[in-house]
Amino acid sequence: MTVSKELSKVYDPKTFEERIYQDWMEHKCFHASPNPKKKPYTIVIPPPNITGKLHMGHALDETLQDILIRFKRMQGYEALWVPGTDHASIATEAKIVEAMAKEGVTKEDLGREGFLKRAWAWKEEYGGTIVKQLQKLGSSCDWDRLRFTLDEGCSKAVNRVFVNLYHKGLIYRGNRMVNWCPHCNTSISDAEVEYETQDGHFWHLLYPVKETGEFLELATTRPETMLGDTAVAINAADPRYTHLHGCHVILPLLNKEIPIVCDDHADMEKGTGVVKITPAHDPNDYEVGKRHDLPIVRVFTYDGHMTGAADKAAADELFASGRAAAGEPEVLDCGKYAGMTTMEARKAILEDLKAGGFLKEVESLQHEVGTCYRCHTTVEPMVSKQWFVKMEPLAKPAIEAVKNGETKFIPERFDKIYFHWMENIKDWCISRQLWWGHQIPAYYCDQCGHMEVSETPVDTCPNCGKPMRRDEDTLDTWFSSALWPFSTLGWPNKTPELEYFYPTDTLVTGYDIIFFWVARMIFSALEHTGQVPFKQVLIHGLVRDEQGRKMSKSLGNGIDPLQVIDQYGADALRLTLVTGNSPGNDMRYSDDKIKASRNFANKLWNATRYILMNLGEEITKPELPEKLETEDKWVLSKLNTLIREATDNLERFELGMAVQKIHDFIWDILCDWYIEITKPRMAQGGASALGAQKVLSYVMANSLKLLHPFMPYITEELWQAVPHDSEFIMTASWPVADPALDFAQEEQEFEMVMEVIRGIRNARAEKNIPFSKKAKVYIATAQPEVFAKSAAFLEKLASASEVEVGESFTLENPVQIVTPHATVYLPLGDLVDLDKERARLAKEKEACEKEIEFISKKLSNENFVSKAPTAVVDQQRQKLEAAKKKLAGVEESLKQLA
RNA sequence: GGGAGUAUAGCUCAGCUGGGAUGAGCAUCUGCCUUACAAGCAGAGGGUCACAGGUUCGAGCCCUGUUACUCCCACCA
Repeated sequence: MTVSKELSKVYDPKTFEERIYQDWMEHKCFHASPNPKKKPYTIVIPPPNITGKLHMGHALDETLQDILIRFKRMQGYEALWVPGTDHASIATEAKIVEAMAKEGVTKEDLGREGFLKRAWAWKEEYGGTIVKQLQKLGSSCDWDRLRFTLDEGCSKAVNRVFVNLYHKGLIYRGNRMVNWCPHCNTSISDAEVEYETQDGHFWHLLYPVKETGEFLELATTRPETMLGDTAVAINAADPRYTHLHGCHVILPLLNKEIPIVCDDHADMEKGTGVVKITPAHDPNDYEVGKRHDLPIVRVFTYDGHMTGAADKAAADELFASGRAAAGEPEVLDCGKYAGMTTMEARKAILEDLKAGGFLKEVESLQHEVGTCYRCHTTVEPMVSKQWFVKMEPLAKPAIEAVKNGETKFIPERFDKIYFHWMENIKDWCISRQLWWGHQIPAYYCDQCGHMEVSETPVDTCPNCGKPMRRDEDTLDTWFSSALWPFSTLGWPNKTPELEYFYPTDTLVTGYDIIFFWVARMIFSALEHTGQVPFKQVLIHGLVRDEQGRKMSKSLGNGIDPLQVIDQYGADALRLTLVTGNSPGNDMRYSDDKIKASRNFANKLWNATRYILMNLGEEITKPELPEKLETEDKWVLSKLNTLIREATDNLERFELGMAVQKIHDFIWDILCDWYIEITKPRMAQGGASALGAQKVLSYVMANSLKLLHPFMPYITEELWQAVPHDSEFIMTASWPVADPALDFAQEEQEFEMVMEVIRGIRNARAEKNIPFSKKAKVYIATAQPEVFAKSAAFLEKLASASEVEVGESFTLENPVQIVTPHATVYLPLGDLVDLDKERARLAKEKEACEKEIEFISKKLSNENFVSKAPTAVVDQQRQKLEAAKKKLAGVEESLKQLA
C-alpha cells in the first residue's frame, strides 16, 4: 500500500474507500481458516434476498457485524464472517413471473425446467448486486466462502435434514388447515400471515330449521363460505336452543340439510350464540368438524375463485380411485357462482340471500384480517394436503438452550418473546406450491400409492416397479435458512471448518425475524448438530425516518444507503448507525446525524494532517520518548482509561457506548487539548518538540486502532500515513492498556492547569474580550510547582501575554478567578467593573457554601458514612475539601476587593 | 384479550444491574478566520429525568399503580 504523507485539506472519502477495499481484498485480509494457534470467532451473515437492494436495515445489520468481527480480528481471534444470499422463494419467483408477464409468458408456458433455467439466469445476472453493495459498506466478510441457500452444499443439507426428520416422524404429510395466499398461489406458514385491521361487515343470516320451521339467526364476516357450511353449532348449555338439539337447518341457496351440533366453540355470550360451521375454510370450524365428523366441503379454488364442475369432477375422481388421503376435502360445484372470485361471489350470494329473505341485517365492524406478508392479499384458510414439521419435540430443547444460557439474547427481554412463541408453536407448514426453491425429496407411485422420501432420486417404485413421480412442491425459504449457521460451514460433511468455527459466536439481526429465522435456527441446530448455532443473538431495532416512521416503499420515505455513502462516505454512514444505538431499540436516521459523523471524520483527518505536518523524519513507528512531560502523561493515562473502557463496552456488545467514548477522546482530549498544547512545544523545537511528536504519533496510532472497527476506511487511510508498525490497521493488534502508563498523579496535576485555563477563558468570554487581546496572568497557589511550566499553555490557550506564579499577589483591581488549587489574577484595567466582580464573587461564595453545606450534611449522616461504599464516601470528602479550599480563596478575593 | 417497549434539554437520543444530571450531538445566543480543521475554536442559556405512591442513608435507575405513544402475539363467528 502506498504511503501518502500528503493529505488533502478536506476529508474526501471517495478518493480512497474503494482503493482500500481492493487492497484488503488483494491481501486476503478478510480470509479466515481453521488455525489451531488461535481462538475462532464466527459470525454468519443474515443472508439478504437475492432480489434485494441494500436498505438502511441491512446497513445497520452489516455495520454491527463488521464492528464485532473487526474488533475480534484485531484482538487476535481467527475471525470468520461467512457471507451469503438467500434464494427467497416467493419473492424471487414473484419477481420473475412479473418480468415474464411483461413479455406475455407464463410459468406454465415455460414449464418447470424452462422456468428454473430462467430463474437461475436471473440470479446470475442480479444476484450479485447485493453483494457488491455490502462490500461498499466495508464489510469484511470472507468472500471466498460466499454461499447461497440454493447452492449444492446447502441443498444437500436441506435434503439430509428433510429425510432425517421424516424418518424420525418429525416431518409428515397430510390434509390440514393451512393459510392460503390466492395471489401467490401457495400455502404459507402461520408466521407468514400478517394481521391487518380492516373495515368489514357482520352479515346476519337466517337459516330455517327443518324440524320447527323457525329461523336461526347467525352472523358471519365471510358469507361466501356459506356454500361450504356442513353444520350449525350451538352451545349445549344454551337454554335458548335446548329444543333444537338433534335438529337440522336447511342451508339457504343450496337447500341442503345440515345438522345442528352442540359444541363449546359456540359461545352463548356472543351474538345469538349460533355459529355456522365451514370446516374447509375456517380453522375453528375445521376443529369443530373434526369433533363431529362433519364433511369438509371446499368451495374455493386455490387461486381464489369459486369451485365449479371441473373441480368437483377432479375431486370425485380422486375419491373414486381410492387414493384420497385422510381428511381430503370434498368439492362443491358452486353452480351459478362457479368461477367467480370470492369477492364477486360474496356480492352475488348476498344479493340472493337478501332476495330469499335470509339476510336479516348488516352491521359494520373493524376486525383483524390475515394477509400474506409478501403481497398483503387476504389469506384464505383452506384445507389442503401439505408437508409439516412437527414442532413440539423440536421446540422443547430449543427453549431449554435459551433457559440455561447456552444461547443468550441481547438484550435479555427478547427471551420472553422467544419463549412465548416457542411454547405456543404449532406445526410448521413447509411445502410451497412454487418452483423456485428446494424441491421436496419425496417420490410417489401413482400405481400402488407407495411413497419414498430419499436424498437420492427414486425413479422406480420399490414396491411395484412402476415409475415414481417427484413431489412438485418446494420448501419454505426459511427451511433452508434455518440450517444456515452449519450448512455454510459444510454440514452434513464433517469439514475442518465445521469442526473449528462451529458453533458460531454471535448472530446479529433485527427483532422482526426472531420467529422466522432465529428460533428456527436454534431448534434445527440442536436437532441436527446437537449444539446451539450461536452463543449470543444481538438484536437491533429498525432504522426509521426522521419522523420516526418505518421506511417503506409505499411511503417512499426510504433513504438509500448507497446514496449516503456516495455523498458522505461509508464511514460516516457507519458511525451514524452505531452512535447512540442501543440493542433492541429502534433509531431514527437523520441528515443532521450523518453530517455530524462526516464532520468527525473531517476532524480526525485534519488532526492527522497536523501531526504529519509536524512529524520529525526520525519517527518511523509509534514509540514513546524517554522523557514524558506532565501533559504527555495526562494524555497517555487518559488513553489507557479509554482502552479499558472501550474494550469492555465492545465485549459487552455496548457498541454505541464504545464509539461514543472513542469519539469523545479523539475530539476533546486529543484534538481540543493535547494537540493545542503541543503547539508551543512544536514552535520551540528540540527534544521537547520531538517528544510531543512521538506522543502524538503514539496516541493517534492507538486512537485509529480503537476507531477502526467503526470507521474502517478512514482509519486505514490515516494509518498508512502516520508512523505505523503493521502493514494494515485492520490486521494490527487491538490496543491493550499499559499499567506503566497510568499516571494518576500527573492526571490530577494537569487537570489543575486545565481548571485555570477554563476559568480564564470563562472570565474573558463574559467580558467579551477578543482572543487577540492578551493579558498578563498571575497565579497565586500553594502548589507553584504544578503551574511552573504552564506559562506556554496559558499563553496559547488562555491568551496570556505573560505568566507569573507565586504564593500571593497584590494588584490594582484585578479580575480574580478562584479554583480549589489556585487563584488567578487578571489585571484587565478599565474592563473591570468592580461592582460586578464583587457580585460575581459573592455568588460564587454562596455556591461554595451551599455545596459545603450539602456535602457536610451528607457526611454527618451516620447511615451514609457507614452504609455507602468507602469509595463514594471518600469521593464526597475530597469534594468537600476542594469546596472548602475554593471558599477560602473566594473569601480572600472578596477581602481584597473590599 | 394477552405480552413487550418507550416517556430524560427546543429536537434526536445516551446514562454502564441505585451515589449530587460537568450528559452528547443538533438547534439557539455571544465572541473568535488563535497558520490541522469555519465540516472549525472558545463560551452561554436551556431539564420538577411522564404522573402518584413505596423501598433505601441515597432513586432517572428497584417495586406498585396511573397516563400517553409504539410494537408484537391471539381462532372470536
